[in-house]
Amino acid sequence: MKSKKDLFMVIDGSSLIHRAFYALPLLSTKDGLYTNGVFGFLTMLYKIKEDYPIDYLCVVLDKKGPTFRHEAFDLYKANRESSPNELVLQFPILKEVLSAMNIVQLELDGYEADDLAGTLARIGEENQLEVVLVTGDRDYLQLASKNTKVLLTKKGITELEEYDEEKIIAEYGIKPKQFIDLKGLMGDKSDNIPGVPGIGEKTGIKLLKEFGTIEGIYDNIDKVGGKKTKESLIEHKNTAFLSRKLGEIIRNVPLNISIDELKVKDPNWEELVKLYQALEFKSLLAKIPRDKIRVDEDSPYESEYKIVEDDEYDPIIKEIEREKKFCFKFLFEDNHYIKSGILGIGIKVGENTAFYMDFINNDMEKFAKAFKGYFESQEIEKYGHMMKMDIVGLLRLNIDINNIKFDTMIGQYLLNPAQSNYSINQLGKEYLNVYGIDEEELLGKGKKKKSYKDLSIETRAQYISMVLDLIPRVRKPIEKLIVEQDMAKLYYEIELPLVKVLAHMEHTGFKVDIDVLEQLGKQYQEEIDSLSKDIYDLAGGEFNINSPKQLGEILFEKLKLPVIKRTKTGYSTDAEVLEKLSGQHEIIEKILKYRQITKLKTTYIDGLMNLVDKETHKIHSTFNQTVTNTGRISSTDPNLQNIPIKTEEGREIRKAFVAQSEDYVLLDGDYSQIELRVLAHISKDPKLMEAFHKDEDIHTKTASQVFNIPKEEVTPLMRNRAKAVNFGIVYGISDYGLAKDLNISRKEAKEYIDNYLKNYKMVKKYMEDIVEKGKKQGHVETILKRRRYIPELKSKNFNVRSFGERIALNTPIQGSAADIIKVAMVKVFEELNRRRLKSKLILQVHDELIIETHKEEREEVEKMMRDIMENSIKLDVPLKVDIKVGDNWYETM
DNA sequence: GGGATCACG
DNA sequence: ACGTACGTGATCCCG
Repeated sequence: MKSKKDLFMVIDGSSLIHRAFYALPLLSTKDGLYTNGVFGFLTMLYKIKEDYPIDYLCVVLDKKGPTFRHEAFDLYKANRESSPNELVLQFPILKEVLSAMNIVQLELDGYEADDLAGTLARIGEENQLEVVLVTGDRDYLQLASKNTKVLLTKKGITELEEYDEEKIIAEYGIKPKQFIDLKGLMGDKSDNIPGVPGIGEKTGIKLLKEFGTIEGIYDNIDKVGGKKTKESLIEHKNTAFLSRKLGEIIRNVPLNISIDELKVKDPNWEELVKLYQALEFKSLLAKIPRDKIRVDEDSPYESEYKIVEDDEYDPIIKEIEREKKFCFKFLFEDNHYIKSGILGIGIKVGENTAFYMDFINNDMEKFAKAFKGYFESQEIEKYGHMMKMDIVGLLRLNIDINNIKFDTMIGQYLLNPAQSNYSINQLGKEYLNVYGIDEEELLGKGKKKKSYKDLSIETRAQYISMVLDLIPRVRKPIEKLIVEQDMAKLYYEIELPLVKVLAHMEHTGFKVDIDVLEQLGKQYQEEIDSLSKDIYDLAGGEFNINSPKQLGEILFEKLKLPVIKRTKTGYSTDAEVLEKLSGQHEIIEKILKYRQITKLKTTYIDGLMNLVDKETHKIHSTFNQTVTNTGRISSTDPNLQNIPIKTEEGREIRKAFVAQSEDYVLLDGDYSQIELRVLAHISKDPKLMEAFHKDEDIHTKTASQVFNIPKEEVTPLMRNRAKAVNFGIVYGISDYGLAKDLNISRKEAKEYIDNYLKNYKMVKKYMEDIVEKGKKQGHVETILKRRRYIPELKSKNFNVRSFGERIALNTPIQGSAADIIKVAMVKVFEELNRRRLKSKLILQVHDELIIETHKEEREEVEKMMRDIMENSIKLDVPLKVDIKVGDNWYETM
């Protein structure tokens, strides 16, 4: 005989993860996977394990879908907001972790977690166990008994309070079972259980102390004191009994489980370690016993591959001809795939063994010749991951790919544009729980980063075969989610075709006139030298003007200029501050000018020169399709989307961007006011729509509204201010921000905004509605249903929440504009191809497209360009495009 | 490697 | 009362 009973712990997983989710800030892994609920749950679990010697353990969970309570009362939980997506996404993770811990999880259709807990508690008692129920839900108190305690979360995630029968009686004056009756009387707002109106906790407890049960109350209804209470009880008798039924936890759920199955087992340490690593739970990893962490030494990913030598391509071609589809991946010497050496290529047909061809053992020309037809075929389907680089690789072999069926990276981007790591290995972890070879592990990072060139052919083949094996496997869940989230059209008709468009743009490049750059560079340098000298003279000594720290010391300590603003690290010396100081000292203007010119020299002259191809004089930017949260594309190495235009000195740089030869010119088409037009469309604001239908000057119109004067009387200053208001509206305006931008008082800024919203009433409504919608759904969407999740909207922190509200406003606008131009890009590209024109799309700058066009085609292409851009997506207002022509980018203005 | 600054839409 | 504009990328300094 044991002297002490064994302990049986039942944990309400659904309740605890909810509690943890709201108690902790929205943690996520570096890849954007939310983890705070799971982390909090585990923290609680470890705490409980420390405090209690657990012998039997089980986690119970809610099951989606209706329960008998919904059948009994169709308004049950009707007012309950569905859990935010950021939390819902964590349930599968929790389940995985529990599995790895070898903890039994129970869930059952038609029952809630507390019903399972109630039933388990009964079973535990019948088996002579001491039962402890862990939850954040006070309703569990009704389950307490001589042998069952309830462990309630108090506040935060580490404070728990134990309730046994005695403590409950002492605290509330009623027995646990009477909590069921109490619920019948007072109802439960959160579950939409009505109860008897007018009776709350106090009255309810008083009645139950006196009469014991609800039956007892009604048997003695005449003795009930308080006229109102009595009347309400009589009137709502049925409700009282119904509410009690709804509030009672079921204790005889048909569970097919014996207590022995719930004995605590050792975790699957290996799985658990992997999961903690993937979830970046460093503190939890530290809790795992040292001897259980086995560093899995180079366990290669298991997938079959064959290394092809001596141009033996027939077996591959046979498979391709049979299956009519394949997956492929290039390997380059380094990331600059537009120029760097091609090392090899892997091809995998269906589930067959992957082939790896290294161009040490094979001839690239022969390869290209053998496979060109299959890559270009419209019938044979191609799959890949990050296919833009592979498409560029093919273009370099003079192969123009067709029939691209799926790019898993692009798919994942649509599912979560906030993610930072889209590597195939990352997707393998997320969707398949497969931990393959990470590119970063393979090559290292930073300065010591190796090239694939430095790896053995065997290792290259191994890596490529893993990639090719993962692609079709992660494609399935990604595709399913895209379809479920109504993004199939966006994916297949816009994003996927765009991959090829961008690849061509990168491959084609933009011709640069090096002489212009060099000439400008000289000019800038002379100016920099002269400015430096002046600055040193005025400062009374040499220092590093580029160092904000040193500059701050000169300005605010040596020259004793007033400090306008501080940064985390010291004095702020940004342009805004300097402009406020200008006039107080000669040096200020010199510094502003110095800053401007050095920026131009270092970033645009030197930076650009480094990236110009020495032979072709072309510059090949990389266009990133999976970077922005809103759906825009971005440009790097170099960034061609921020070439100067606002100042004349900077604008000169555009003279260096030229058409490829004298037979060509640049066509530059840009959307006029695309974001405000999108706003008009989304908000359906009549005044805004009218302005665009009549093709009015939108800033002048806004000025006349904001300042309440006829349009003829709008001054340039007023128009300028109205322009800032229009920008502000699109960004999620605040009086503070507008005041700062216009250098006016906050009060005045507020008046502008109020006037604006008074006139554009539907815009105001849009602003309110979209925030509400974002909060409810957890995300907002663009015209083409592109999503952005906004967990910030639920933050308790004012700043974070306000930020969430602004992105809720801005994202549908900026993102829909991105949708529009992407559609135009795909159509322009396809139309140029269809008509077999020489002209090529070479650049996109958010609301602007540049086509390098052959002079003979200019008229045709210009017409086509306007037609496609203006009709890309039909809005309730017209889209307007301005097209300029020039021999260089400076002239197209 | 992060912060400050500044180029663009 | 809270402290702010939305979205990017490149360069420099400095710990």
